[in-house]
Parts: sequence; structure tokens; C-alpha cells
Amino acid sequence: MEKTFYITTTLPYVNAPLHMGHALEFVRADAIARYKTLQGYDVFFNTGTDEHGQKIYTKAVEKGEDPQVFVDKNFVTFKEQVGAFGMLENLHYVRTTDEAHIKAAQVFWTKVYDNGYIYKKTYQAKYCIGCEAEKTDSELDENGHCLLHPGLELEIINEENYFFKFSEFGEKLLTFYESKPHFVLPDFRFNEVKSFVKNGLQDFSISRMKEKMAWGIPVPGDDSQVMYVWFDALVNYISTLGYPLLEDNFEKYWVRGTPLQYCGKDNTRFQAIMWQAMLIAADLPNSDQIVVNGFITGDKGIRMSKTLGNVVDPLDIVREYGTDVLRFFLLKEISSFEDSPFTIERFRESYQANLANGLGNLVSRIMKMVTNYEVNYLLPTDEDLLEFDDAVPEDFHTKIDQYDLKAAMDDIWREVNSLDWLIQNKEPFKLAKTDMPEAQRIVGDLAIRLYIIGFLLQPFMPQTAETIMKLVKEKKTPEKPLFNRLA
RNA sequence: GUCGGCGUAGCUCAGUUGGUUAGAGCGUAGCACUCAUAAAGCUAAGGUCGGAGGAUCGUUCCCUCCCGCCGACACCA
Repeated sequence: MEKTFYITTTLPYVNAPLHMGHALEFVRADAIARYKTLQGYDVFFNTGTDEHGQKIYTKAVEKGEDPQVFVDKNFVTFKEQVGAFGMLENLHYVRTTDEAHIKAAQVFWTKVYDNGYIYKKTYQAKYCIGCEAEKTDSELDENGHCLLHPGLELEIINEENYFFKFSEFGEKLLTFYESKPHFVLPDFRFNEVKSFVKNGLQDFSISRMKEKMAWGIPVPGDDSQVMYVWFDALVNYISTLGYPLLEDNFEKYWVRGTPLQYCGKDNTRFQAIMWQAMLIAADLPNSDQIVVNGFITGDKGIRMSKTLGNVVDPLDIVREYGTDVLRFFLLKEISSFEDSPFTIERFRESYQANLANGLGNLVSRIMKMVTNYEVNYLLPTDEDLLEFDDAVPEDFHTKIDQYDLKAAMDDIWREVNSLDWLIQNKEPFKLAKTDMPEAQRIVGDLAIRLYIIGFLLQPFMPQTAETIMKLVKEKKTPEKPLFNRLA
């Protein structure tokens, strides 16, 4: 039976442009998807857009547009932006306003309802007259007043909502976590998850009154309510696989594969706790693993913000340096799990050292000798490279399997450095004048190792990898530098 | 406030089950080579390992306290 692999990003809200954090999530997930594809897995790679909820509704109204028209337009933009990150061709896009998704969310709801985990209860919302908005406890000061209007008493609004019996899932979740010691990566996030669950879970509301906010999926059997946005949105991870149909893709990728969910650290709770409880409530198998990214910050770990002027737009980077260079920096220089700074200075330094002076220059010098000395060599096949571990750096595969992509990239660059060192040390360019066969042997060896670098680079920098492999295969010197030096 | 983590060269970070001169990459300075994108190679400078106490023959690495930063503590998806 063929090996299958499922991976998904979280779904960004469709109303805002993608920032560097999104780029990180997409590029990392894509690198993993490509890696697994190369390993011979049948990969289902999912992303998409979250298109319901108050924020989007408000934005559409502001623009004087019908919400559906608004999200349709924004989805097109979203897809273009994601395309700029160099994603796999067969990436699946799910939209939470897709008919199939809406139906799936409703069937999911009904299943959970029938299993007795949804009930109706009065929900008490705190409403600030000053802000004209509902407030959560974290938005209040110690006196229970709105931070922006500390003088005003909050109004309590009673509203009938549907609730999810989250409180019944504490033990079940902890048992599940026990059975999967690496369910959440990195482990300090898993610890946070566990302690959250151990502190006790409370039921929470999963619907809103339609008359107040109509932009959501109708609750089955109750016209007065729509689903609260994230309850609907989380179902995308399986609606994209054809759920409620439990055969075909769902069986193939979710049940038989190992569903991996990639997310930013602000999403941990939804992915690792709520969604898992929802799956149990609907009698469905849990996810296999949740991998959590840190945030990208500005200089000195300060968060990026427009007012500070330290925002770097991933699309600007792509426009100026190309997709692979953006991918390079995100994969090589950004910590795999912790917060990491992205500054233009750091970016340019790394570009100059690792791409222009490093990899790009290495390709030039090796291929120049290959053509000048008319070197012949026999390249390993893909099968060889996949099967024989001695061709790749030690633990390279282990690092990727643990989603430490930065460590894998460091391995590749160690190889780049050692080839540079070898050239300097063995001096084939001198030997060519006295002992051509030996020079050819050395350069042939270098070319093969360069080819392997290209091979290893495929999941991370697909275009560059292809270029390098092609040059080595065809024994050609690049017509122009792979990466131009910066002034 | 409670729980957890972090604070190591200019920058980004490794590391030590406590033991002679604390590591890498980048950046900086010098030397030198020429196959290459004036790139690569070699060498060097640069650290009281956040601060103060304590336990120890001895600690950057253990304990206590302090300072600073960050995360979780639920309806922000």
C-alpha cells in the first residue's frame, strides 16, 4: 500500500494581506510537503482561507460590499500571494465559504450534537457602550472595566447560544496526549497545552445570534443562530478531504496517513486542544502531530509594527530577490521553533555570505573547471541518493523528521563550505597544469558532491536546486551568477 | 499574581551528566592564492558565560535571592 502524508497550514483570515509570519508558515509547510513527496509519499497539502466572522463582515460593510463578493475578491489576492512563496503545484485550497465546506461543518455539528456534546445555554457577554463592542475578560482591567473606558460600567447582555461540552474532554485529551509523547512540537508548547488542560476546561459558546451577526454558517435546525467562526473554520482540515464522506481521501490521508498541522504559536490552543476535543466528540481520529512556529520579530526581538517602521514585507523580498531567496532566509536563518528577528541588514548579510559568496560562487568555480578540463563523471540516480545514507549528512533526515528545518539547512551549508575548503586544499586548478587526470578526478568528485547539494536543496529552494542539478548534469558553466553580489 | 522558559563574543545562537587555554556562523582586521561573482583559504582581535550570595577541592553549568526579557493562564481563529 502506498505511503500517504497529510499536511496543512492554518487558514488566515481572508481580509488582511499576508505578512512574514504567514510566509514562514507556508514556506515551512511547503518544504516539508516537498520533502515527503521526494521520499515517495503521496502527499495531500492543504491551505486556504477563513472567510466567516465578525471581522470580515465588518470589513466588507466598511467597503460597502456584499460579504461574499468581498471574500471572493480577497481570495484571488490571497492565492496570488501564496503563489509568490513558491508552493507545490498540487496545493489544495479550501475556503470556508465553499459549499462543500459549509455542508461538512453542518454535518460535523449535527454529529457532535447527536453525540450529546452540544447544548443551549444563556451566554453572558460583557458589552462596552463606549466601544460599542463586546469585551472579553482579558480586555478588562482589575475592576472589570473596559481599558479604554474605565469610567463606564459594562452592560451584561444575555444571549442564548449553543455551547460545546468542552469540560467533558479533559481526561480524554490527557490520555490522548499520554499516548503521543511528541504530539505537539516543540515540547515546551506541549507542556503549555497539557497544563492548560490540567487546569480544567470550561464549556464555551460555539454559535452567535444571526440577527446580530449573520455572516456565518447556519446552525442545523436553528435558523436564529450561526456557528461561531472558528468552530466552522477548524472543520476545514477534514472538509478539504471530502468529509463527511469517510472513504476516499479522508480514509487515505486522515485515517491512514499522519495528519500534520503546522501553525504559529498563537494557534496552539485551537489546534492542539479544541480541535482535538471536537474530533473526539465527532468520533473521528485525532491529528497525528501539531508543529508550532515562533513569531518573526523585528530587530532585537521587538515585534514588527507599522508605527515602528520595522516591518519587512515578504512580497517585497520576493520582488527584489526572488522566491528562493525568501525561502532560503526563512528556512536557514529563522529559528525552527523560537521567535526570531527578520531585518533587512541580517537578510542582506546572509544573502551575501551564503548565497552570493557561498553557494552561487561554488557553483561557478566548480562548473568552470568541469568545462575547462572537460571532466567526466557518473552522477548517482535519485534512487541511489534516497537509499544510501552516506551520501547525505549524518542525521539530515532525522532533523527534517523532527521539523528542525534550520538544522537541516545548516548541514547543507556545511557541505558547501567543505567543498570550498577542498578546492583550496587540493588545488585542482594547479594540478591541471601538471597532472590533468588527477585534476579531473578531483573536480569530478566535487561535481558529484555539488549535485548532491542540489538534490538535498530541492525541498527548500526548488528552483535553485533544479538549476544546479541541471548544470552539473549538462556539464555547463552558469551563464550568469546564480546570486549576484550585493553592492 | 501562579506556572514555565530565557539572559554566553558587535549580531544570531551552540555548549558543559561541574574539572586544565568557553565554541560556531556572520561581521571586523591582516596575510596570501587565482578555478570562481575582488569570491574562496589561512591568521588574529573580541567574552568578569545578567548581578549578588551559597554549597563544592573546583562551576558558565547545582541551590537561593535580585534585575531584565518572553510565553501560558480560555471564548482574540
